[in-house]
Amino acid sequence: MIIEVRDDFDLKKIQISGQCFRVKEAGSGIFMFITGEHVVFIKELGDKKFEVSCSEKEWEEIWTAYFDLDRSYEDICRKEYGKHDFTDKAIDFGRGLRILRQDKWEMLVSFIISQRKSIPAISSAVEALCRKFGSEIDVTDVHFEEDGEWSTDEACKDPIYSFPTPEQMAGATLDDFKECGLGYRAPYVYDAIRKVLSGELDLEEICRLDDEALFEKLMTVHGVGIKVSNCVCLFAYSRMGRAPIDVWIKRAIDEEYGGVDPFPEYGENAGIIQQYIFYYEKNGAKQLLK
DNA sequence: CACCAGGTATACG
DNA sequence: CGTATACATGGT
Repeated sequence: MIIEVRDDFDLKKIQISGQCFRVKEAGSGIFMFITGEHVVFIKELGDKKFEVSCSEKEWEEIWTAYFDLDRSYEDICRKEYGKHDFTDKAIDFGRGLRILRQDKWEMLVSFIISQRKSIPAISSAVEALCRKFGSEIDVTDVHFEEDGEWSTDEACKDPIYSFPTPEQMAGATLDDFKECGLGYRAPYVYDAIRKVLSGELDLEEICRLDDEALFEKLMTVHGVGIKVSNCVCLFAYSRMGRAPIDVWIKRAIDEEYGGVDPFPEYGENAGIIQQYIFYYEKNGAKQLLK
């Protein structure tokens, strides 16, 4: 199916934005996304047009929300433009980024794992969990309309696994988690599993909490601190006012904003602005000098 | 082969 | 309450 996306939408930038750890480029300009038991391949056709491998129904029910397509990032950038020179540069550089609305459990576990790990290391740990505990996703129905020069078969030669549910991870041993490279974070993940399975933490129910209460509730999990909780708020619960501050953002604040946290000024869009700044710090001009 | 990675819990003062 | 420190592994 061919779709048109009027708003900013750059799949490559989203892939390397550090908010998602399982997105793959399957051939040039073709990206694979996974959420729950769903997989989609998206081919960039240019001129704001994309070919997607799913049905119109699935696109509307699953992927529109996933890609946050009902929000205008163009409008938000225009609104926030002009407050800080460095932010403006970051917006220019990162145009096309979006904040994905990803699976809550997957984000919680992924960002628990993320602490003191490089992004490639996070990706391989998450992938290892999926291989070991996830279920294989049936991709026989996944295809593009014209099966011409490129077929999804070649990207699907390796089986694709869903991110494991708490139930699927419940039986894991410490050795299992070690094999997945979780290291000292394994007990943290156990605590998250225990709290969710016992009902002490209901990841769907807490949607109704306001930002601050949600943030606090997520921090009751062992291994979830301020930064990880904010990442889950932003990347799973679409709380765009939350701006996670990690080493990259801290460096930007120190070097580019005179040590003054600029995010309060961006209010309900702070998290979105944070994403442009993170992306610019990590992939922008500074990095090219190295 | 060192070095560091989208931090946090814990132990101090 | 604010600050120093240990922490398991993998990627570069």
